[in-house]
Amino acid sequence: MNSPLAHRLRSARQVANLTQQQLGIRLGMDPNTASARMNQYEKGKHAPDYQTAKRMADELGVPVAYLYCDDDQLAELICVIAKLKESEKAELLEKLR
Amino acid sequence: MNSPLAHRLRSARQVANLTQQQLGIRLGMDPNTASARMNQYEKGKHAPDYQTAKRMADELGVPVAYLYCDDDQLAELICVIAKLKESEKAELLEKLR
DNA sequence: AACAATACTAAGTATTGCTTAGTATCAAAT
DNA sequence: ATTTGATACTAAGCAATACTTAGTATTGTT
Repeated sequence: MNSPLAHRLRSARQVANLTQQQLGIRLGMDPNTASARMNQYEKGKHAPDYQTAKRMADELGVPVAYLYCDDDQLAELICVIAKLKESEKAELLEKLR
Repeated sequence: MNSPLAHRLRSARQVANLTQQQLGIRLGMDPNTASARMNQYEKGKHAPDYQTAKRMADELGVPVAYLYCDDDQLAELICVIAKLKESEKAELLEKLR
């Protein structure tokens, strides 16, 4: 089992309409290395540390847990639920248990 | 921002009523190093690679995304939702959008 | 075809995790 | 109160992995 981060990252970056380098720079990477690093993450060659993954998620408007979610259906739900208000999430949690 | 994995791991391990070493051994680690490694993960000293985190999650009965979730409310929802049937998840997703 | 922009990669260096070899802490038994 | 065993924890060196460098490959545009 290899990390779902690569595919989720690519998908979210494309939705945001950014190049690999652009995204890397926005995350605070050196412009000279941003392209190579981001590509290595997207191709699954290397894995970013958590702090970097969190910044990616914030920049791309998805919950960081989404990047690590191996189940497509749950991944979708994570994105949708994250957009709810706190009270709505509390309500949903109540209803589910 | 440091990784939520440490705290989520401890919490899930304690619910499962396992020692750090016991859990490490179940994940396939060398019994001589299982204790040290698991402790380093739980104290946030080091981060496991994804494959190890996935095995932890499977063994502890939580979705792997839960270990990386930085929002407590969303983390709870992830655990509860993961227990639903596929059809129920599909239904929930429909309703939310 | 030529060019620019974007994506991608090998290999060396820098950084981080894993192993080793312990110490610290806590609970139970004597 | 002390010993014992179980569990938790840690420093430091070694092994493995990520980051940087210096490019090549691909794609789209004129």
